[in-house]
Amino acid sequence: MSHTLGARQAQKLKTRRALLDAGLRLLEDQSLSSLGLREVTRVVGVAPAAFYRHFRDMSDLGVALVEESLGSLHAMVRVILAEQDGDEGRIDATVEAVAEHVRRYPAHVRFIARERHGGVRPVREAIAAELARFTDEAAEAFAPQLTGEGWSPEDVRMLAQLYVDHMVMTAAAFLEAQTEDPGAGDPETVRAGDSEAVRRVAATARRQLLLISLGRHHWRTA
Amino acid sequence: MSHTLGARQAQKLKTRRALLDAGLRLLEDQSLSSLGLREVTRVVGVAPAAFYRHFRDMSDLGVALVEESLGSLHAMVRVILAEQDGDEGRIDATVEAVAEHVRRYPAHVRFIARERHGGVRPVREAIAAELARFTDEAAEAFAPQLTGEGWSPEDVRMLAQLYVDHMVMTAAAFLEAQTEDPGAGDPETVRAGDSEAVRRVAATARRQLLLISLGRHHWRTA
DNA sequence: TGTACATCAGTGAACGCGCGTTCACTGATGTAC
DNA sequence: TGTACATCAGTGAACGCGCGTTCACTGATGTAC
Repeated sequence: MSHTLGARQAQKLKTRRALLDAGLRLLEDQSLSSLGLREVTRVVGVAPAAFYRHFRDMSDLGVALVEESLGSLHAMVRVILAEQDGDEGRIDATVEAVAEHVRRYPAHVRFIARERHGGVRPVREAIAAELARFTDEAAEAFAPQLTGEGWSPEDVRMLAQLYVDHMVMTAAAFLEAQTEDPGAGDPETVRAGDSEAVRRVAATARRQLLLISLGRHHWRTA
Repeated sequence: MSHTLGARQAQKLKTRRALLDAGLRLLEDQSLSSLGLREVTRVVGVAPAAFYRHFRDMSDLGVALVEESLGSLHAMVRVILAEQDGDEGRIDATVEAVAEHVRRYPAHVRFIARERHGGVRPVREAIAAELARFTDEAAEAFAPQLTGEGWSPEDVRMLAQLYVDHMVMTAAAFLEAQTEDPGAGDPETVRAGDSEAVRRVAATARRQLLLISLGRHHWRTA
């Protein structure tokens, strides 16, 4: 039974999870470079020194959070890329998927937006590397069709990057809209009634994607 | 001679400048929420308590930096909007203006990118308000032509926002490319020889703008 | 199954340190006459 | 121009506090036989 974790290792993982969760929660109101080790352990209810059994320092914890946060986003991106509808349907599905993701993992999204250009280099680099992988994946997904239409690999990548950047931008905008909103309704479930601000962000994102889509269709044929 | 500053007020302004400059410099390697008051006064060479003669706290200094940083960007945006070339020329000029701005004020650009989603609310809000003004200005500049082509005001604004967001994104990308670059040549002057990374960012930004421009032309007529 | 020893996640006390803020002060600059 | 008083940018000492890190430790879990 090598797959059954011993009680010791299971407990260790539980504490690690608690540290990550506490960190993520505390990072909603501050940035990583000002988050204290004692602050995190205090929330979890362990001694400060226990922290070192799991992470070398806060930036190490930050990198672990990047993997978590972008892991969930990555799953979403793959779903979007698999969509095969026409332009309009694909765009609506994309925007709704982003909105849903922000509703479900607001802390993850905030963390990424905040630390993408934040003050902790290893974390910045981890985010950049992961986003570059997103771009690669998007480019790969577009390549078959676009190459057939005469696109160069560089142009395919440039388009993929525009989409990825736009997605991150849109996620940040959703988060802001959702946060400034009083926020009736429980946050765990899909909300039938988004706030006015959220709906405005969605509408803008959709039209921007539509415009980009138009540009894409006329790229080589124009 | 009411316009001549007294020696006292002149000295005060000089110290204030020194505090802002020291803050901006220190913020290249960390974010505002972890920047210490004593750190800043130490660099300037004044007693910690002197800080309070100029700012209530660090977030107050941060807001002052936002005004400075986006003030210089604002000037650049106005120049770009005044450009009247055709699509290609306008795009080249825009990208070059952004590149030049990043070369000249790298610390300003880094500060804005970092604190736009950073951990200090008043600073985030100041940045958001100023970027919204950029968008308004861009929308106003586009309105005459686009309205004539049948664009709704909402769509004009959606396009303006796409441009502003793209500009901020491009500036951050230039900064990153410029920073990872060894950086031969003095940073104060226009550099004839940008690094490979910088040239790649410029090329991508130009093609993205061209694609957006194509989408714009086919928005209503398609 | 039972026993003896090894492992190691978490403890709790201690450390030196730099932090933000306060306060009464100093002395150059400014103002009124 | 000279004098007497007011202003106020910057000082320097003091404070209490929470920080990150270290260390020898404890005791439950794991392992070997």
